[in-house]
Amino acid sequence: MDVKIRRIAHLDMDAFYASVELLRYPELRGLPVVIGGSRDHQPESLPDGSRQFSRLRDYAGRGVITTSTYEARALGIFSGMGVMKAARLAPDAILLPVDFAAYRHYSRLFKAAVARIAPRIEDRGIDEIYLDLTDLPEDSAPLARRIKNAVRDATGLGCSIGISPNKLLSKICSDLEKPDGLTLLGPEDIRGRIWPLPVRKINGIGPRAAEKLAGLGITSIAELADAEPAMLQEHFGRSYAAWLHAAAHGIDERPVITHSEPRSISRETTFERDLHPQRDRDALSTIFTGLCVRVADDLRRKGYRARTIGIKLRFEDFRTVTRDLSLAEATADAASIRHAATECLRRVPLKSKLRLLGVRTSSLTAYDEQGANVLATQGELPL
DNA sequence: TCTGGGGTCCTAGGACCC
DNA sequence: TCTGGGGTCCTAGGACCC
Repeated sequence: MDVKIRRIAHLDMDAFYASVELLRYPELRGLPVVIGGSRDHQPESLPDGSRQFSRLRDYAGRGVITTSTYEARALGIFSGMGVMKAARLAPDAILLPVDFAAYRHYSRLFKAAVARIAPRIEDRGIDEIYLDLTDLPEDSAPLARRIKNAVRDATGLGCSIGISPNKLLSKICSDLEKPDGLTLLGPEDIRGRIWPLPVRKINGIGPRAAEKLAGLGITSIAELADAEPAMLQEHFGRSYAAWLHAAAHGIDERPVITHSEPRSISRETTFERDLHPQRDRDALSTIFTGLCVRVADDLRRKGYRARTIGIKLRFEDFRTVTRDLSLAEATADAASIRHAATECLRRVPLKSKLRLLGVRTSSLTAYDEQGANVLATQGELPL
């Protein structure tokens, strides 16, 4: 059978949150700037019209870096790093709070701009997308340049694009020439451009798998491609081992998914200080109710009801437990959610202080405004 | 001075049904 | 009384991603 070689793009916005902040505060361009933290550290407007920004060294408390400018990354600061640790590396870096409303606004703008050129889009979160370009007539390089120009015209922001026969390779190569990158990659380039990279560059190999592979003497994708399938199977199980082998050889048949329904909707919060289950009972109860109300609002706003309600607790030692409970009927009512979540809470022995509390809903069903069942999102779909 | 918040998918055991 | 296998649902935990 004749199989058409696909043409898949991965588009990733360059330092997205930080770049949106630089649109708002152009005077910070060229400086190390980090976005993150949990407390308020809004820039202050001074009488002379200039702005006073917080520095990393002024920060005290919990929270992690969400994004940083390339200047901050050069100082060793990366996403996920604790703000306090980052402050030791770069005390003078500018610290800004996250502003999701602004990022969502620019996210919609860039996706709409891309969709006018390449409508087959898979949403991968706020700052990246996959595109299926297979059926477009234009050559890849001019097409990609046109998409990048459209994104810049619509938002003032830069992005990087990788184009290859599948999602796996495109995701890897969109990162190769960041920022403002454009990388085309064919099967003949796998050996030269993909194999020298560390295994961690493969989307789906995280810190745990990378560590385990390193223990087996495998650090590069070339070494993974060379590894005996039987040996991989012994250490990683049949299905993950098969996937590792295929990924290392650049094989990936996953389609670009242009529509999907959410599987779960949740809210969680980490406290500013650890809370004691008994002594801080009132504070915990207020937070708990607040989470249930927010989840219920989210469900209604997005048009879903949930049949499974769950909780998530994180203790001071970072141990995490979850409990959930399936109801007879789906609900989007805050009181019903709180009732079910309380039942879940009863099943957890509370012996140490808590640092996080979360409420999660799943087994979602779509509803329209009248409350009529539109389409069950789990179980059999009408075909 | 560790470690956010929102998700997805997978595994695995037990219940329960046929 | 003992012996099945298959399928689905429920629950808990964990890896991973943005």
